[in-house]
This record gives sequence, C-alpha cells and structure tokens, in this order.
Amino acid sequence: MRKDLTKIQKDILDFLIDQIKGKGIPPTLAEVANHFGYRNRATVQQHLGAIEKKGFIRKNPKLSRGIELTLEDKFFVPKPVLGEVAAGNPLTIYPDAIDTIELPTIARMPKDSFLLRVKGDSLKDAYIFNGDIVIVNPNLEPKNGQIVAAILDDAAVVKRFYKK
Amino acid sequence: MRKDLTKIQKDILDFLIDQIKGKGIPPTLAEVANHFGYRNRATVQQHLGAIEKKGFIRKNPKLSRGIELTLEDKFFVPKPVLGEVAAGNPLTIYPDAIDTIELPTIARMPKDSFLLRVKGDSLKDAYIFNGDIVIVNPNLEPKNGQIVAAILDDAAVVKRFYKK
DNA sequence: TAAATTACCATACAAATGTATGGTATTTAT
DNA sequence: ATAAATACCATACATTTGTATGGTAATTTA
Repeated sequence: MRKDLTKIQKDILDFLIDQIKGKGIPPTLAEVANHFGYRNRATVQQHLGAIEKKGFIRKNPKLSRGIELTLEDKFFVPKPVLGEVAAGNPLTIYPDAIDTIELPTIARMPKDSFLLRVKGDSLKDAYIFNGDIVIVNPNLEPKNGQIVAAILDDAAVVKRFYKK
Repeated sequence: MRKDLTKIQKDILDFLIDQIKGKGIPPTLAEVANHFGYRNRATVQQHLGAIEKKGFIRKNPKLSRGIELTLEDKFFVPKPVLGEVAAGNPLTIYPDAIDTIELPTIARMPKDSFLLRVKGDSLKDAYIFNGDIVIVNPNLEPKNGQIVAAILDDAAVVKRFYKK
C-alpha cells in the first residue's frame, strides 16, 4: 500500500528525475531550493525527507548530491504505443502513436525504448500473446535465444535472436 | 597535436570515466584521493588540472563533483568488428569479431554499440563506401531519412529509415 | 646542464553542503 | 475538535568541497 506524493513533492521528484536522468548528476539541496524559489535549503531538506519516507528516493548520507531514485513500481509514466508488430511476418509501424498506456517505472523504460502491440500468437510459447504490449529496448544488444524486435524501414517483426 | 596522458593521469581518468559512466555521478576530489590512497586532495587537484589542461575533462568551477568528460577525439578504445553488412541485400554477421580497430572516443561509442564493415556501394551517395566501418548505435531511435542497420537473426542490412 | 614537468606532501580558507532544531500557518485526517 | 501532516520560514553548525599556495624529490625535456 503505497503512500502517494503531494503535488509539490511530485514536482520536486520530477525535478530530481529530470536532473539525474537528464543532466546526469543529482542536484544539491541549494540547487533544488533555487529552482523552486525557496529561500531556504531546509525546506527542500524536509520535502526530500518526506519523499524518502514514502520510498521514492534514497539518500546517501554524508554525501553531497547523494540522492538515488528508487523507482521500482512506484512511478507511472504515460508512454505512446508506436505500432503493431507481428510475431512472424512484418507489420506496419504507424507514424503517430496508436495508443497510450500508463506504464510503471522509468527504470525499466530506458530513454529510447518504445512500445509495440503484438499481433498473432506465434510466440505464445514464450507467453507473448496477441494484443500484448512489448517494450522494445534498443539499448540492449540481443543475446542468443532472446526475443528481439527487428525494425526494418516501416516494418517490424518479433523473433528469437540467433547468431550463427 | 594531442598531448598524451601519463600512466597515473590515465588511471585517474579511467576512474573518472568509470564513476561517471558506471555510477552515474562524478566523484569528489576526496573520493578520488581516497581511491588512490592519496592523503591529500591537493594531489588529485593537480592531476585533474593536468588532465584538464590536456583537454580530457572540463571542470565546472564552483560546483561540487563538477567534472565533465571531453572525450571527443582524444580517447581511443579497441573495438571488435562484428561482421560485414551489405548496403542492399543482407549479409552474414559472424559469431566472433573478424577484426579489431582502434576507434576514437567513448563518447561516440556508447556501451552497446558495435562495428560492421560495409560491403557494396549502394550508399556511396551518402559517402559510405565499400570497406568502410560503420558504428551501429542501437541506443538511438532512428529518425526519418537516417541510415540504420537492421539486424534480423543472423543477417544485417544498411538502409535509409523511413516511417510511413 | 638547466628548465620544465611530474608526483607527491602540507596547511589554510572561503564557500558549499547536509543536517539539526525550532517556529508559524494551513490543510487534512480522526 | 484535536492531532497529524504539509509547507514554508529562520538560525546555527560541523563537514565537505574546491581551490590557492608553498614545499620536496624524481624524472623528463630542451
């Protein structure tokens, strides 16, 4: 039973995520305070305390910028479903999103990954069924036997990957 | 005419890269000093100064952990060439590297990227010629008109990417 | 051989940083 | 209606952090 964040706490967490994912390095209390117009670091200090208490971040004590994200199943982001993908023969990828769903975690949705809806059930032995949403993560080089999506021009297929 | 790093400077730079790329956040002077057993931050301070002078890093002054990497054409890493890729019809990807070349920059060679040697010259209008080495960066979602490598099972092709 | 670079040491200091403590006012639960 | 949580403020303080300065010894370069 997860405690929810208040609006302000959410805004601050968003800023933290923005800095950590975007700029690469977590902000200091002063930087957060400055961004939100607080005249005081202690205000941020307390917000971070609340956010940590609710389990969204972890603070590495005695470490400057020691804020870590704990986004396991706690954070939901809307992500566009880019198209449909066949588990056998190629299918079209649409120019615009055909759908949008709320997906848990930024952690498991790296920056460049995207979503496709599966058509057909030639991968049902791998528990991927017709209509399922697959997260395509181009950041990972496929290993033998892994299931990958190959995007070629405007078509896409999902298959097991085998190097010979 | 690039100045080379000394052994120790190289070790320190490696540590910086390791922390920044791996842990996500640049170390403080104290952390570097501690890692190398220096009893003093000033030692690190001077090494960083030298490394910066030689252009491998940039220091964001008045900012804790304000070390940025400047690995443009300054850093060379050996990378395996994984196979050959046709600019037209699919070609085989070999199980082991067919070659190894020294490639500049970690910056332009993200973690999961790999190399392929181009066969054929159907992309010569894009200045990609027979025998060229292409860096395949799966971290980037292709944009319309960009040249991409599509890896499907054990075959690969290089083409311009068009979403319809 | 003289000068520069390298590789460490030490001390000193201002600013940044995290944290503790206490206060006030408002909103939200019980 | 009372307690708890929220959302800010302020002051204070010990560390951390970056940086400046100066020193020594060994190595490299000119």
